[in-house]
Amino acid sequence: MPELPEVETICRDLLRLVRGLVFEDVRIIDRRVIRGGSGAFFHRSLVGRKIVDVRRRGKAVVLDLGGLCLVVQPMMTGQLVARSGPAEDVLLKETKIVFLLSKRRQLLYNDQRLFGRLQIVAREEDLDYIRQLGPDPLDKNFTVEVLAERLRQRRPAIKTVLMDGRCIAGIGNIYASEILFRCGIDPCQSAMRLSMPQMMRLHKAVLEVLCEAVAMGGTTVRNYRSGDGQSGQFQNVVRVYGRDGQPCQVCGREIVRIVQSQRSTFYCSHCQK
DNA sequence: AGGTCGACCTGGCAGC
DNA sequence: TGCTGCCAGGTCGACC
Repeated sequence: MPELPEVETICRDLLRLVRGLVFEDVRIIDRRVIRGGSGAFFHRSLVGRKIVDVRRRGKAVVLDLGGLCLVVQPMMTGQLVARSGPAEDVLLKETKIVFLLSKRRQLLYNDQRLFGRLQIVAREEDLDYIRQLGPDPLDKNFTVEVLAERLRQRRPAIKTVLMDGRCIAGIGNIYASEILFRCGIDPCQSAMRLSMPQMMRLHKAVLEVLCEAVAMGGTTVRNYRSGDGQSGQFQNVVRVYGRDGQPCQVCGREIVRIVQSQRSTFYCSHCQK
């Protein structure tokens, strides 16, 4: 599910909706989404704690509780949705955890496929996933030189490398295809063989695509919801993702789907070389 | 060490 | 209608 723009949208919503609130109770409906400790430990760690900050690390949401962090990785189908009103109204089949907050608010963790994970850690860097993350594309230090340095040693296809969070944080399957279409680069080209002009176009496309997607509240393919329960809008402007068989908006030739590293890639073989 | 592949899960949809 | 197989936004551990 959520890639960088979706998780960024969730974090901005949660910052607005739940910062400063206190966990009053936690109802664990399916404990399989909890990692790194028992349900009792999870419950005990949270109750009484205040949410002092919400931030994104790669594709993870970090709820900073002051000396403790609740790290949520929604993976493919996880949702973190804040709401207010009676808690009994809202239980969906996919609701796995209900966080009861002060001021009669709740935070729901919904997850159809149970791929997502929630973990309590002292510091977010305690998680391997976060410690190993590459530079974040929305960080001001993410320059074309940084990108070139990250890609220079990587032999696999650029599409595969873009999706590796240890190389660059936050880019997943939808945006990898969209970014490569935007800068006209063949997804099968080896990352280490990109020319400097290609590298500059790629850097520009990464920023453009991700910023546009954030501005549109992310992409909803089927499950994604923002922190206030809304769908994203970027799916209405994708140019290649999921459009195999349709004409390329630039040259009119057919968009094709191929499989790289067991994931679908969509591209225009005429525009991307 | 870097790279590839299945496993983790549920549900929607196309095709028969 | 109902079955089967394929597909889905991510990550990780086991292997080569």
